[in-house]
Amino acid sequence: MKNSKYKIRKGWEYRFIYKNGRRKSNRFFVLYYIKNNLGYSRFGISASKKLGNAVKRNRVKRLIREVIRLRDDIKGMGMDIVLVARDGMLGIKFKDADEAFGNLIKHLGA
RNA sequence: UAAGUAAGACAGAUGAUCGCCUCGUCAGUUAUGACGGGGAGGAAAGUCCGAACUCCAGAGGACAUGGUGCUGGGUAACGCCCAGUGGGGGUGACCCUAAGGAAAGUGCCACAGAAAAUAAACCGCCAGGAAGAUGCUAUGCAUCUUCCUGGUAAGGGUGAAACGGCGAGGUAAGAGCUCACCGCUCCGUUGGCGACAAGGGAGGCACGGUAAACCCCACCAGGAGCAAGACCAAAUAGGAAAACGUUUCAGGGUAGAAAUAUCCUGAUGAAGGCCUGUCCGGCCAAGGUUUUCGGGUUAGGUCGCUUAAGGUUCCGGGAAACCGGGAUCUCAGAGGAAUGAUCAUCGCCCCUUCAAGGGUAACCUGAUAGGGGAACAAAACUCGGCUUAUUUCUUACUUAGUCC
RNA sequence: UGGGGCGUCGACAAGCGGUAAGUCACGAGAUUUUGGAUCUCGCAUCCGGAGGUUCGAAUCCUCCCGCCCCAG
Repeated sequence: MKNSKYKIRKGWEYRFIYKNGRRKSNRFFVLYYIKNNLGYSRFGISASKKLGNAVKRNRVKRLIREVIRLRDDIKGMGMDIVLVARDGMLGIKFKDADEAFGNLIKHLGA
């Protein structure tokens, strides 16, 4: 139960963020973000059917979760963030994903 | 050594650090924390079959629709499995097999071919007759050509397929016309639970193919599906169930003095709804009154939800699938969905390097070091199968080559 | 999760046991000074894939692959 409040779960929440949020991207993923008023950040991960079968999609989602887990700075920002995986994520290592995510969120605080 | 066939096993291991899901215990008003247990597969996949479970519908019958289709067994059940029979393939180990009925009926069989199914007769073959030509030993005979009548189905040619095959006899030419062998049909015998097999006798050729064409026969199927369904909660809204009662008209009967009440028949309402394919057959009744208090909806919650046709192991029965009994274990149950990340060591495979060994040589084996790689694939109610994807290995067997 | 449908040339498509229609596009030629328009000719041979039934399969059967739609 303790993690469920950090998750974005409902379809209309995703649609709201896609429509009203800002967007950044590189070849590994697309990042949508918008300020919320909760005092903590919430995350959603999307891996579409284009990426491959269930095993590949799960692998990608786990990598993204691990990347987020190890970055405490972003959790206190008070943002709703959706990460959409692109097919560049297939077959990469944790280090590359972490580096790419770091570059993407570098200037997010402002 | 190479190629192959059949069974079976595995799905890298261990440790450290940081995390995820869930259950139990304890602490806590909650949020949560601590400790302990558990946490994807052989296919979890495709969703192609079969069940369990749940709700709906059930008087009954007939038809339709769909499925299955050699025999015997196994199973909760199956289109699955085991064993066998027939047929087919392979040198072989072995594999494949939708394998009932074409003498119940209907349809189809393009092109080619004379003819594609009650047989028929194009080129032919043979006999008789007529006409003509030629020759000769000349009122005739022989040969050839054309026509007519008849007998044939051997041969030719077409086709995927041509009304038994092949050989001999027989004949004017031929023909199961006769005979042997094979095939076919019928009737006994023996073996087998049976599919069927073996062998015998008789008949005398009759019966083309196609049923994954319609169909016939035998057997099996009610429908939907865990988002099934059950309960709780709040808000909104005013509905739901039961009982009473129940359209109009015409004719007739009964009670009554009559008004009227009630019953029957027909039409109308009614070309309705329900009986979850259709029909027969059956059932129901709008509005209204009375009584009762529930019913529906929902990005809510709980249950269903994992102790089961269960796993492991031992014994017994059976040729096997499988069955019976004993012991023992509890082993994911979740929100759009939890198993990951980093590092180390060992093991496996590949490439490069090269100490050393073998060989006349090409080359082969390979300590060490470095680098790279490790398949297919994620539970969504649960089981039994099938199908498809896919890594590494073991055992047995077959064929071929070489050596002893 | 359950149910239903479709794959035929580059595009749209007909054919549903007997030689794979047609339109547009494309290529070649004719016509024209050139282009367009017009005319003639050509263009599937692996009918999504693999097996099977049949003498013969795009068509019938089985299993896969891809795409689309519907219910909640």
